[in-house]
Amino acid sequence: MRIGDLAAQTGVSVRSLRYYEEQGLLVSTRSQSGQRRYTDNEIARVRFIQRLYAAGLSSRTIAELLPCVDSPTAQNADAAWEQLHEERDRITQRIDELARARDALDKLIDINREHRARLGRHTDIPSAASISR
Amino acid sequence: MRIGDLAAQTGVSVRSLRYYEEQGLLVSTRSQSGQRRYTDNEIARVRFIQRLYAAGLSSRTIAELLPCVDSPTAQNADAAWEQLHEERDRITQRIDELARARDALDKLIDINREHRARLGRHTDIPSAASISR
DNA sequence: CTAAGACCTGACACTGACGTCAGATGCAAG
DNA sequence: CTTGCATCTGACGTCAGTGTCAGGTCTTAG
Repeated sequence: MRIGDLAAQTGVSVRSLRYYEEQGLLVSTRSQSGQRRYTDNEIARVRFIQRLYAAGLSSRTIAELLPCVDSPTAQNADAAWEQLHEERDRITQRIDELARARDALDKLIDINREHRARLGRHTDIPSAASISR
Repeated sequence: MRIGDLAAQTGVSVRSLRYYEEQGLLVSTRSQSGQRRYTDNEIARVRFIQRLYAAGLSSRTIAELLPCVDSPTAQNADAAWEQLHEERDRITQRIDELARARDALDKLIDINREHRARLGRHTDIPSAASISR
């Protein structure tokens, strides 16, 4: 599998894939001419990396975590343990933060709805309270 | 109130306050010498801005939303209505994304715990399942 | 064989919310 | 008055992930 194929499969740009390799998140074998070759395993790996990126982990953090996934040993298992929990807590904290921000936005929406009502607007969009959490 | 006081009250750097003004998020009266003066109202305003930043809104988006908060009129109420909902949906989407990422991390934590168990580690940190969502 | 397109490395550009520095001015205390 | 800290403007630096370009090589279809 060549880099363009992997990019197509994962929806990640070729540039990003090369960047991931540069950061030590991804490995590739090379053909004689130096072109990167990947196996199907890398598809899941790239998706996994993307998921961690989406969680706000930096490439450095991901790079520290991945060895534990790849070949868990006593050392990196211990080292990863704390970090995994740290990152998990960070995500939970971030979710709470976003929920609070959403509440603030809901207040704005309420205020706005009242204004619109006073101005004779018809609310044809579901009310804030009815939107799924 | 001078800019340093506002910074102290809100925990936001002086630099950021000037940046907010530059972006049209914050206004200040000026003394004859040109120094910024704020009222107590700005404290809440800055905290509110921070909250929207925390929600991932850009300064441009915030700048578009704030007029509706300050002096709601028919025009900006209508304009803000859709955007408010868009941003709310974005936040909800982001929260879901983070929750999925956290699930992925939980899987890693489980794998890690098993390895540690096999290696005779004692799990003295609450298990992933017991951590509050 | 040849042309087109994929790939290579290396480098610079960009975004956004700031940090930081320089050089000048303001202001309050001793 | 002076000393020292706060403030001013303007400009450049940062970070991280990615876009993009240049100039060259590889591969594959016709």
